[in-house]
Amino acid sequence: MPDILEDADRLCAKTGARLTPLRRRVLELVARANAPVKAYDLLSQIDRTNTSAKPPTVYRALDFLIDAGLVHRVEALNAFVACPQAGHGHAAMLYVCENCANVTEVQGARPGQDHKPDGFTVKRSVIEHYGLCANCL
Amino acid sequence: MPDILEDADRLCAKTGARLTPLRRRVLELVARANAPVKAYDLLSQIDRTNTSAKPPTVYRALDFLIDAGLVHRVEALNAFVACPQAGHGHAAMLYVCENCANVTEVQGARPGQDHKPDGFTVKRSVIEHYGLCANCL
DNA sequence: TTTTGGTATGTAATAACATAACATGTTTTG
DNA sequence: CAAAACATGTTATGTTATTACATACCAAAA
Repeated sequence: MPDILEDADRLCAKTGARLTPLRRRVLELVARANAPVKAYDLLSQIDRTNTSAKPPTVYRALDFLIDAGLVHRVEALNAFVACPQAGHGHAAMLYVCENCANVTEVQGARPGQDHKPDGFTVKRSVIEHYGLCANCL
Repeated sequence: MPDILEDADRLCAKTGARLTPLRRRVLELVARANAPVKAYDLLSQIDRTNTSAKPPTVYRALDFLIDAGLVHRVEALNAFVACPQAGHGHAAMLYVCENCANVTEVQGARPGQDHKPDGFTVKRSVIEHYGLCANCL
């Protein structure tokens, strides 16, 4: 059982990133959810053990985890999911079921091959690329 | 000069959608911006002529325009852009320049062909598909 | 070992984004 | 016209996210 938390520990040990108890706790909460989680839901869960948790607490932890490639932000939901394969780069396609909220992540967003999970029916897609246009390069 | 507002008039005439003065004004503001615009920026612009405008005013107009295929929501920016080719379906890929804020829209999000604008350098992509998974279908 | 600098967290306040719920007005249609 | 459907006005509040500054922690340099 390739535990997400163990993977995270290994990855951070390798890269020198500091997976502190707080950050580890947030990652644990996100990973356990196996559905997109809202920042304020995380906050209220942290709150049970750490009364000093405030919005910046959770947003900072999430920023760290996103930078570390351990968590993805789901833009159209304002929510967060754990990345199942930590450190496989930040590019991922997400397939979000609107009924059960399950998220399947497909790595290697090669534009040519749309590796849709078997049986998934897409109703709506959000595709946004950010970078520099020819003029600004 | 295929004006966006004229296109919108034609399209709405055809479909029976009611492009009221308020909605037309919002579309005009979005179209003029030629960059993603925030809802509250629109609100303050409307406010100059219509003192009764409130957040629901602008969000309702935007919802209408999005349903009509005249405007896209840019999820990662919480912002809105006018659709240059009104009525070409709701599926579009957006290429957003982080320097000049210019947005290029590519229609026909065929997964196989990534029709990137010439010279655009992608730094980050948001790819999210919403629908039903095999279990929930 | 004290200082220093970098990183992480605590804390208060508020900014920014969005919707609920209900009242009122305006078109369309039978 | 009357009724229904649609659009807008209005108040209030809910939700998401950041700014700004204070404090704590930890490791390396002096």
